[in-house]
Amino acid sequence: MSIKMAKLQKSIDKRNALIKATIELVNNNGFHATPMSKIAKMANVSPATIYLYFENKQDLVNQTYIEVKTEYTKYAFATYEQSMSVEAGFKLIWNRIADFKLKECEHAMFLAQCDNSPMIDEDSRNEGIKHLQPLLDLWARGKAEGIIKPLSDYLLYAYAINPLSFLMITQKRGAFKLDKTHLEEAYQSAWSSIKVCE
Amino acid sequence: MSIKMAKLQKSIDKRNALIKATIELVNNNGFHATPMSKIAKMANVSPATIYLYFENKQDLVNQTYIEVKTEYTKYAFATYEQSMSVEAGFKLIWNRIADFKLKECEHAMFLAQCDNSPMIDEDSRNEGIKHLQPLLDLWARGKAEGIIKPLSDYLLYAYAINPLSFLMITQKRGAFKLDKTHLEEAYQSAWSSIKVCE
Amino acid sequence: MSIKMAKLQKSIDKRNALIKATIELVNNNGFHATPMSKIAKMANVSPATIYLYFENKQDLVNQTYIEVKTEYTKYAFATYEQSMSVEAGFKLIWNRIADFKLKECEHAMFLAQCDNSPMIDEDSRNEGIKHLQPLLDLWARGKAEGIIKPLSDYLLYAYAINPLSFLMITQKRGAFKLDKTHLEEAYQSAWSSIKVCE
Amino acid sequence: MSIKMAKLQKSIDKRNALIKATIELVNNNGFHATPMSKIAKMANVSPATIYLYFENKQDLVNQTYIEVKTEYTKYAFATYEQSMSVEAGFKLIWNRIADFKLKECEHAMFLAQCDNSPMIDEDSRNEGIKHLQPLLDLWARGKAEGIIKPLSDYLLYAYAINPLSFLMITQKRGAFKLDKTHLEEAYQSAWSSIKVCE
DNA sequence: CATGAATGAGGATTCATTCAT
DNA sequence: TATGAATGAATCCTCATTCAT
Repeated sequence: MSIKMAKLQKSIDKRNALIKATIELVNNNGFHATPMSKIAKMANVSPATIYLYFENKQDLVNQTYIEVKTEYTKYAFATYEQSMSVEAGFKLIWNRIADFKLKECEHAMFLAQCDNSPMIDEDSRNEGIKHLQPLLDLWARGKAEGIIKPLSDYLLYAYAINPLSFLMITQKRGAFKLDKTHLEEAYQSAWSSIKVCE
Repeated sequence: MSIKMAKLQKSIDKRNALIKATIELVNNNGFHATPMSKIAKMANVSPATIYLYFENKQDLVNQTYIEVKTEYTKYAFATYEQSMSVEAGFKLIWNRIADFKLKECEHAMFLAQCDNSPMIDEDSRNEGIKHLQPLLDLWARGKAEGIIKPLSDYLLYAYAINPLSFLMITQKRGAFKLDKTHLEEAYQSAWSSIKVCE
Repeated sequence: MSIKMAKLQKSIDKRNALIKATIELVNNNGFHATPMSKIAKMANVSPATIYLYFENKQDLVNQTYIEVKTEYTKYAFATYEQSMSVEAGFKLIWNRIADFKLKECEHAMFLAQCDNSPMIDEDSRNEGIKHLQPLLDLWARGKAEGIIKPLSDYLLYAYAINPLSFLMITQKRGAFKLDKTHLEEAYQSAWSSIKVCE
Repeated sequence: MSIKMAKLQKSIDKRNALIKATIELVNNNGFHATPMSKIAKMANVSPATIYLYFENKQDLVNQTYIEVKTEYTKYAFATYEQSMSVEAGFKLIWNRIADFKLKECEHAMFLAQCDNSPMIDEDSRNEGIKHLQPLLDLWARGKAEGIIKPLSDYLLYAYAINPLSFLMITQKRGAFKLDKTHLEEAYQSAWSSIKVCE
């Protein structure tokens, strides 16, 4: 029994190593400039082994994307509770997202690249979006309560959340450094852009 | 004399056709999934001809990027004048940018993909940024006048301008349709996020 | 265990087939007029397989050169022993070299072409020269004993050995046939040109 | 009339420039690694112009070969007269050839490369050999007079003349420097190898 | 499950040659 | 005669994928 478990763990380890390698290499070189052989080497497996875990290269990035996206949203909502007030809930989620984008920078970069290129299947992309539901629910509540502007969720996302991606990428490129003050300011801008002005 | 002119024009036409083909194909398939041969075919030239106008594939995208970025900023500031008030100026520029992203959707998509992937040389990227200066100057003025929040330009851009890219991409993906009302709302959000609240 | 050996042997066979094909094709067409695809075909492997054994085309010829040069010198000195007299030793080596150039004509032709064109890396060329040491040692002894003219080794080689290359090439071109008498005469000329006349 | 002459001269100049460029480039890179476009550039003409003077690339090297070979033999026999004694005649010719190989090193290198690779048409090669006749005649006389060994002309050439090519190439590679003493010694070796020993 | 050798299809790039002027 | 832009055919090399073990 525990032998089986150990084997299973080893399998999971390999799969994880492959996903990790994919993220790092695609981040640095882009999807098509990342050969399967390099991914294999970085994950310390044979190229052929990849095909035991994934159907093909496209499947590998698709699954990587979904995995990272899931991790991202899980992190975003981990401490959120529906009982919170709209503003408090938003602030919490926003900060978790900011936190993720800064701490798990590699993963966030990977998502940004996927979201802005034809690299990912539409199906996988849609799959990834689903997990944002709690935020949409919060916004729905906010609109109902007259606290949040009655805008399309896309607009709200564009102004409240997406700018963080831009800032993260810009920071990664070395153009500037996001410090605590910036983050506080960024939050104010985000909140300003979606809250109803009295 | 006019013969020389005709030749020159034909050269320019070819170069433009190549740039156009590059934009369209890279938009749909990504950089590395776009073979030179396809670009050539779409531009109605031989593959070898590309190399008369561009050093190599990298140079082709780099130049395409710079060209499109230049077109973008030119369009953005075409009707702007320094004599305008900060708010009027910003509104004008913002609307021109929105206009560009919606009308020249293909070009805007191309820029978005370039800006979010390691596809473009850093040099070309920096080259492309320069042209934004008038907007930065406007913001400087706004900050001095106490009209615009005293934030880093990166933050201002992230909240005032970048969301348009997200909206444009989302619309392109068919998820939703940006109508006039949305645009008006978007502008309000943008302005809210950077203006100083009284 | 024997499975591993069989695999290893198959690898060696393939490498050898590639080297053989390279020699034949380069002999007939020259380096740059010999496509990798033809080499692959003649060696009964896929073009891509070449790159499992050699870094690139240049590396393939370099290695082929060194291999053939090594074979050549090994053959030349195989039966030579330092205990021999200078004249006997020289005669022996000279005949072995002549033998090689006539029997392994293809290989000798390949060396000649490499030695007279900018086809081979300088490093590989130098690597190939090393193996001639025993002949140089013999000459040193001959000079010390006053049997061989006190000339630069390059001069000795030019007159004692190099003419064989010319004769081999000429014969290969069909201009004339090197028979036993010719060889005996050639040896006399070689010896005459380097021995000290009493 | 003089206009025609001037035009003709310009044509000849161009042809010569092309031949010169071919020699230099082929020497440094080999035949197939020398693009027509580079030859054109070095000769300061358009690529298309080459085809006004030569049928194609092969024709260009063939003609270059014949031209250089002719120059070589012309130089070799320029001061030779049939009235000379065999030994004096040989010494003269040998020295002229040595002279050529050292002074017109580039040209001699070119010939060596052509002579040792499948770069030149057989026809052109044969064409080039013809011009050696005076030397062959001299040797015939020498044999009749019992001064020169009764060997095949190929053997005589291999030992009396060809070593100079080897020495020239070796010097060009920087391995050693051929000085006056070496030349005197080389001549002695050459003469030793073909003269009848009393 | 795991491998690494093997490959065929394809891609970037070059180049001898031509053609309109 | 002279050109330079244009090209199609090759060439080197890479890479996703498979297969025998």
